[in-house]
Amino acid sequence: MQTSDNSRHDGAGPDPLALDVRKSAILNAVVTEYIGSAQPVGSQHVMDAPGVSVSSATIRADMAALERDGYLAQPHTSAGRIPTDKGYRFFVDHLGGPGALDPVGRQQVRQFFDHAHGEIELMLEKTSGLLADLTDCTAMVVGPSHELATLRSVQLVGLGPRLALLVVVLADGAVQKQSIDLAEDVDEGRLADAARCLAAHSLGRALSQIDATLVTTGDPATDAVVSVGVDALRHLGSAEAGDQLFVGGSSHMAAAFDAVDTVRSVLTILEQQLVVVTLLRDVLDRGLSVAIGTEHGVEPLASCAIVVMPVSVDGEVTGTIGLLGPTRMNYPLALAAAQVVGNRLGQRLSESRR
Amino acid sequence: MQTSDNSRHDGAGPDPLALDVRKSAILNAVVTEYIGSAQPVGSQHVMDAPGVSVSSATIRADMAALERDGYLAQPHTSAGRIPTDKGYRFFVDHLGGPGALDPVGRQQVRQFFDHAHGEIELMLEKTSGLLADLTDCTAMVVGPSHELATLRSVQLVGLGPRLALLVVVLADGAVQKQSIDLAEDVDEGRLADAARCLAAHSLGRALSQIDATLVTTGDPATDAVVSVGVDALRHLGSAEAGDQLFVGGSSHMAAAFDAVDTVRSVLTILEQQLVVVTLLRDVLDRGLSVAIGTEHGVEPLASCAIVVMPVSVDGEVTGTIGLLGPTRMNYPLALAAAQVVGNRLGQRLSESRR
DNA sequence: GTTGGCACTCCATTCTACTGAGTGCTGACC
DNA sequence: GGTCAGCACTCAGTAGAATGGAGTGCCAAC
Repeated sequence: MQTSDNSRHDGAGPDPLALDVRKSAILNAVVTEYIGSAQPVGSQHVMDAPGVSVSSATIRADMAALERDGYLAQPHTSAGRIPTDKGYRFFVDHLGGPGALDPVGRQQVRQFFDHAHGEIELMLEKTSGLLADLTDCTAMVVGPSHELATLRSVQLVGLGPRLALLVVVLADGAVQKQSIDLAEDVDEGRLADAARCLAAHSLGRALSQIDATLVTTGDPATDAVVSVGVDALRHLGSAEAGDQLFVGGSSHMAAAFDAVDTVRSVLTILEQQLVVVTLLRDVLDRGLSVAIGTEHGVEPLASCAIVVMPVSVDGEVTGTIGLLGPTRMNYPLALAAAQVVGNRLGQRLSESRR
Repeated sequence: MQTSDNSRHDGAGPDPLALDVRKSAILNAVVTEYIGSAQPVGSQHVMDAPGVSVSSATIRADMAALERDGYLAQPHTSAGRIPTDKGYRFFVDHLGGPGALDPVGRQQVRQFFDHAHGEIELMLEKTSGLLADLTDCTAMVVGPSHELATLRSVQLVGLGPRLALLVVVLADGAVQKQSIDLAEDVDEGRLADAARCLAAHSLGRALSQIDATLVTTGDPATDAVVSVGVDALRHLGSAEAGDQLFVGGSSHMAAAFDAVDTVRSVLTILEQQLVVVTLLRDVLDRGLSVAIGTEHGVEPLASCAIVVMPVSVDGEVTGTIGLLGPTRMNYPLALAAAQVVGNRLGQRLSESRR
């Protein structure tokens, strides 16, 4: 855990390497408390926290300093403090500890993956449900792209006079299809010929490795079919066709906010698959595992935080899992859950690939 | 429109055939107004409504009667009236008129289906989005069951030493898969043999027509594979594997209620595919096209209404579309939208079947 | 049967006062 | 110089009282 490398992208405070130890403890206490209670935290409460053994007056002085430096904010005078995005960021980067699933959760994960079987889509969907249950967040699972999986079967099935279906089976068990419009009527025999030719051209290779070199069978009409077939294959290999998004536990967003407007705007975002997938990829590309508040660019999610975790299949990062919650989400838990589930999912997918 | 046959399942009022014409007009006005404003409607406002040309005092008397008969309710004395479930029911059955999409909406539908193409799942998903947009409700689309589509292709693809994938292509373009655990190692040749045998046994029939009769190839090891293959086919044909649910516009539920708890519980229901599918089927089976409030048995949805519409493919009812909104949803619009979209979707699917 | 008039109800809003959690400051202490 | 107790102050939240107004039910008259 502890993504100790990222952050430090804003040169705001005069402190490149953080807070003195007591201020850290106080910030830690405020964040932890606020995550639990969703109520502004006063100096009185912080006194009880471990690692802080000074009077409330001293704590107040430190909290004022933390506010000056942008780690804390006050909803109004005479209220307690709540963490700012910067405060959460520091918490995630330097405090908060590794975090771990409770035994029940760990048991749940183990059980899930022991019994997980069947089609990959179903498993990914259920994984999103599992993650959501574990963390009380909304979980997003982007299926591994199949660019690297090798082709195990290529088939052309005629559906209508000029309509055929290209059906591809990949080594990881994914089945993809693409309907093909044919320029002229093609009978079953010719389709079969074309399919055989396509198979010879592509079997054992990954979808992304299919090149556009001409393949000829000697028969021009069959060649035409093969040609559109190759195009279809390459289309399947392209990114746009691949990403499947599974969202689980969106109801948790309704529990996280009490402003119904916020809920609506967050749900609206979640309905836009492309936005979500892009968002996750973006955060990952920037080397972050957590994006808090406005750190990701999506305004409607300004009061949310995102935890992302890559899913590696055979050492290659292909899938992504993400957790979406309010900025006052339980980061250590979310990170732990995402990591555990991400790892196990990756293992699982690696196994079924070979 | 106008499902003038259902209802009359509770013998509450002494009126088997309803309200005198003015009371109907008043009820109509109250419902219409309340759907628009979400505010209790007073006698003063009803005066302006068409078909009602009496004084507010008379209207008050009628409204009192309507309340006595259970069509209206009063949040408190000295407030206006709001419709009860029974009031909505009467509105839907006898008032409200046919309802129609506005030109913009109709244009949207036309454009959608003119440009709809590609894989069926994608189309259904987008259809749910369309419906949600048109009606400001949450749309549910249950994909047509493939029980009736005939098999066009059956294939077995080896994925691992004892793992194979059964891939089935149906005449409607659906591709289904089912992983198969084999008792012992089976080489590609034997898989191909078994697949050929399965094909001979099942091609041209519908999934639901696959019977369990023994098929023999002469080779016991191959027969074993065929046997699990037949089981897998029959499993695909069974209801449990078939229903795909697409939910669109769940964010509209957050806009419909201002109690965040309600939103959460509704979303929780929507996450349970099985519950939703069962609910829709249930309402449809009871011959209703609208289920209001507690008419369906799902308590968390007591403040919601559901509009369902069957989707007929080649005259056979196979799919379902549903709209979920608050009980004060715009029924005429929802019914119109569901009918138009349902029809066009059915047509579309029928076309691509042959 | 319908209507205008009238007394009544009660939610919603506003205002006030009050409480209490929490702060910032200051002067004393170690 | 950092720490701490004490104190004055602030201000959201709550409760209670007053007000306004939308709406009702009833009744006598048409």
